[in-house]
Amino acid sequence: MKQNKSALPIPEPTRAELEILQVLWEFGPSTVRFVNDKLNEQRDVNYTSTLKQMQIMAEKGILKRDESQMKHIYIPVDAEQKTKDQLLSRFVNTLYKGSASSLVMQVLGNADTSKEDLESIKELLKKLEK
Amino acid sequence: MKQNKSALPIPEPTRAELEILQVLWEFGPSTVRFVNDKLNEQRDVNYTSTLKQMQIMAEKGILKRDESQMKHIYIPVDAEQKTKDQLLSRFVNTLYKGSASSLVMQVLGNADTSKEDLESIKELLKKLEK
DNA sequence: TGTTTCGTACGAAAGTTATCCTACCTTTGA
DNA sequence: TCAAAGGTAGGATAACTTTCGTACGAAACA
Repeated sequence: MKQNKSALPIPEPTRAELEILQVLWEFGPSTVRFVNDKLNEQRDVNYTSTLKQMQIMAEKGILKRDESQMKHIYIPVDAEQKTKDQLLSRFVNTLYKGSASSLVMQVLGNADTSKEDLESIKELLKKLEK
Repeated sequence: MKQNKSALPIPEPTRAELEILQVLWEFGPSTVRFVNDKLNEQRDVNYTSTLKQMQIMAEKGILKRDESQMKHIYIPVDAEQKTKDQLLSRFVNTLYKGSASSLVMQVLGNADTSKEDLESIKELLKKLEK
């Protein structure tokens, strides 16, 4: 069953875009200056690079912005949860053939998963039982 | 705490590379022809494109190849599980601040997660209780 | 008021990814 | 045996991503 034989679906935030979204999700609508400062807590990046990225994201429709002030305020168009849902779906489809249980199974067996996390997950499932 | 201030870590299979790995994981060591045929069951892709990709992957050390025959046989260097572990870790770190339980929580609440999957996960956790 | 600081806009450039054309070699079989 | 089929190698290219230099306007303030 051949479908979508033309091109790969690529409606996905790039790596740099995701970094910016993280900041906006955590701290809410922000200026470029603020976002850039946050990014620079983790890696070197020029102010104008961040500016350009956020401008492009606005063009793409990933961000909207309030230009009423000189310092523009950028806001994610889609909610954090919605974007993460999309990314998660893609991830599960790509790596686990769409089987969420396969993914969870791997999480449980993953060495990087802490005991605290495992406990949390068990708690979570117990509650789900109800 | 600033660390790795220079560049982004990018030791990650690209989208096209992942497609190829999927085939090799599922069917074992294969020729370019075989992989390309499989890819073409889902989308149009030229033989030489697949060839080039796999050559690059071999250069990068993602694949190794057996050149003893004219039709080279390509084999993933890392096991499927290892690669998926790395991708999963990155995914969790990037989107869920490293909290695996957050990820699982979202999986459970995700609309795309089927009831069958939810049942499987519950079963899984029951077994883990033991 | 003029200079410094801080902001946006624009464009160039470099790096990466993905694709495919062309050349050329080996095998196959009519 | 020689033409066709099928293989690899390498380079060109286009699109995308990421980064940053330069220009210039607004605001702050000495």
